Amino acid sequence: MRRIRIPDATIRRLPIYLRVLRELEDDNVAVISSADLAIRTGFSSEQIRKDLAYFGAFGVRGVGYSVSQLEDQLRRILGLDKEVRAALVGAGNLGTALTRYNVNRHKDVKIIAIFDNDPAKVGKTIEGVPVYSIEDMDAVIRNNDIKMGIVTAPANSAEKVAELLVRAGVRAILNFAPVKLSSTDSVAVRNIDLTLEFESLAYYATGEERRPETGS
Amino acid sequence: MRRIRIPDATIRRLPIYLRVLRELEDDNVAVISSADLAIRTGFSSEQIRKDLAYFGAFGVRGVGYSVSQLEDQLRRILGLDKEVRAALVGAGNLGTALTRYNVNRHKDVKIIAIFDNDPAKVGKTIEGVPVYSIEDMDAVIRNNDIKMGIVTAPANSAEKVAELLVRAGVRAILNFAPVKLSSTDSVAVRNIDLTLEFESLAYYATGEERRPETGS
DNA sequence: GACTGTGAATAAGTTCACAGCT
DNA sequence: AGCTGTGAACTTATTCACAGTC
Repeated sequence: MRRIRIPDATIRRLPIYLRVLRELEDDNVAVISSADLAIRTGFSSEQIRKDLAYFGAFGVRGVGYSVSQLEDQLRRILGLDKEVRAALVGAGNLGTALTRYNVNRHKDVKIIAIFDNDPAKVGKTIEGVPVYSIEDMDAVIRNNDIKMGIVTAPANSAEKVAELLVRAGVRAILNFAPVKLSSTDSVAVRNIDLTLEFESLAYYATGEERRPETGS
Repeated sequence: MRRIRIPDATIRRLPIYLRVLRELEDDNVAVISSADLAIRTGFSSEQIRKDLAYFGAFGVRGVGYSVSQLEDQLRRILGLDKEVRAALVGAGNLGTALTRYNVNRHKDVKIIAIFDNDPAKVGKTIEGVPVYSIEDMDAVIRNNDIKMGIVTAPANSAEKVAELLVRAGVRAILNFAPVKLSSTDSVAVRNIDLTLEFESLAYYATGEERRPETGS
């Protein structure tokens, strides 16, 4: 039961399961049932079983899932068993905040290079991460085996930046520019458009209507 | 053809249509067809017509949609015809970056108050926005008719903060804390969990599989 | 002739319900 | 007895296809 193209909705839930498993590990819980995971994640137990079953039969019938084994499997599936290296393009306010956020928290995905046009920033570091010229992007990304790009450049250059990232070998892009970038065969794109979030939430803030249940 | 509960997926597309309409207005385009909107937004023309039809018959058969009229309608539907006021809780790096971002761009949704626990920050301003003590939340939110909350507090206090916001009368929350907050009858919640975005994208960055097409 | 508005068909994702191990 | 893995039923969202209007 492999190779059916796994729904993105499933992929998005995996890190949530992983987060709960890490908490359980800290609490020295050895085995967990899908029903208990359901309580802790807010998803249904069937959903959790179905999600996990896409990747193999990790559970034991009548018992449940081994916390440490399932955690290992999820990290492997997500590619987090090795360090994932990322580059950020656009050292403005948001880019700086994201870098600081990343340096202080994540160990899994690590920003190890920043690119910016501004000659005043190139050659400096932000939170210990070196800032390079856009011109050096191809070399830096290839030499450091960077597979993820984070776009915090202005709207008008986002498209061009994304193209450069792809050309340099990046396979996934997290785009914060207010422009919709699309996934292709060679790159997966996720857009986080804050203006859109604010404006669509305004609908619920002001109107009578109610209730999305939106994940991230 | 009203009152069927409009899908959140539709609500999320409205600001995208609005953005394109604003560009068209700047270019002095008076009328636009759903087919042209489709090209400019990346959604299908049927989807666009269906989305708009939820709210009424705004178009003219054989002609298209009036750019300025449709823009007005969308702003009204989203509640952006009046200024939407928001409060941000948690004046850390991300909170500061979002405030700066907001002050410099949006006119529609405006952060007019910041709340934080740290006595060193209370009484100061960030980008001209006053920082208040959490204790004053209820009064400040009610007195200023604030209807949206932005949570950039740490994970362990996010839930509590959200509850305070709701109690003070906030109707929509944009949550950046790495905790899933849920919508209820009295509040619409949208979660932006950056850790989850990074970790789920790692799947596409490292694996063979491909292609989400995710909006924000 | 061109383009909207919409019921019907399809696709995608979730929940149900139960057979199958341990 | 308990809990997983999964086909079948259902629900939700998107695409098709066309009648209706200008």
